[in-house]
Amino acid sequence: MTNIENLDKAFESRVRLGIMSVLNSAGQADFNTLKSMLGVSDGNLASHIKALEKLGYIETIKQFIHRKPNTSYAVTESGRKAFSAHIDALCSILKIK
Amino acid sequence: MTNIENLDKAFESRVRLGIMSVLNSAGQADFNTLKSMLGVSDGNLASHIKALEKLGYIETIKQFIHRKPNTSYAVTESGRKAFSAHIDALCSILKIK
DNA sequence: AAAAAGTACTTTGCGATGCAAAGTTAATAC
DNA sequence: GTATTAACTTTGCATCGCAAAGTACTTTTT
Repeated sequence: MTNIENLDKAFESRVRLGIMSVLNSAGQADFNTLKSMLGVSDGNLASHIKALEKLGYIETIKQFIHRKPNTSYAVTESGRKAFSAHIDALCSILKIK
Repeated sequence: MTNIENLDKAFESRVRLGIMSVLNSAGQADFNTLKSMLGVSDGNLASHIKALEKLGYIETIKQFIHRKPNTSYAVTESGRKAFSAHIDALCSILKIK
């Protein structure tokens, strides 16, 4: 089947797909790690993070490490499900796996 | 690796991804088949086709069938390569296959 | 012959998106 | 108190996606 409707609009952006992929496999990652892994500007990253957070797909973990502020992000349960469903849809469309 | 740069911008749109997927597995498909398989309006489909054609990823085959005009599309060699590279990039990012 | 319908577009208009660049806030270091 | 770092937010602009309407050509119907 070619059901492109099952693709999640939230993951059509390469940056948001990348964020989810990193967080999903690493468990969590902080702002600067994401920034350098994805090669995007801080403003751009922040806006994509905000979009994913607004959808409830990721959550923010703020803390201080060595007296410096550190913001980490992790995928929520709902985010994990949505991401997994998106990958399933992709695989079905692209006939992989 | 999380190299989102290897993703092809042309295939970030669900419609263009769908077009490529259908053409890639069916060999070729005509306008109305694509339209109904993807569930998009004719204007929308035409514009996405135009974009893929402009990139040299698909080619147009115009003919008459039962005295009716029929336009079919097929993936070009360069389109096949680009699509395959995009899928590889996706698989690498999503860690599938 | 005129009207209607089908195919494949193109054009228009508009709201949403993506991104760079600049500005902001708050804590820390010197 | 000045500078630096972290993490954003805001601004501005160019691009995108899409619906809706318009177009051109042909065939079918009346």
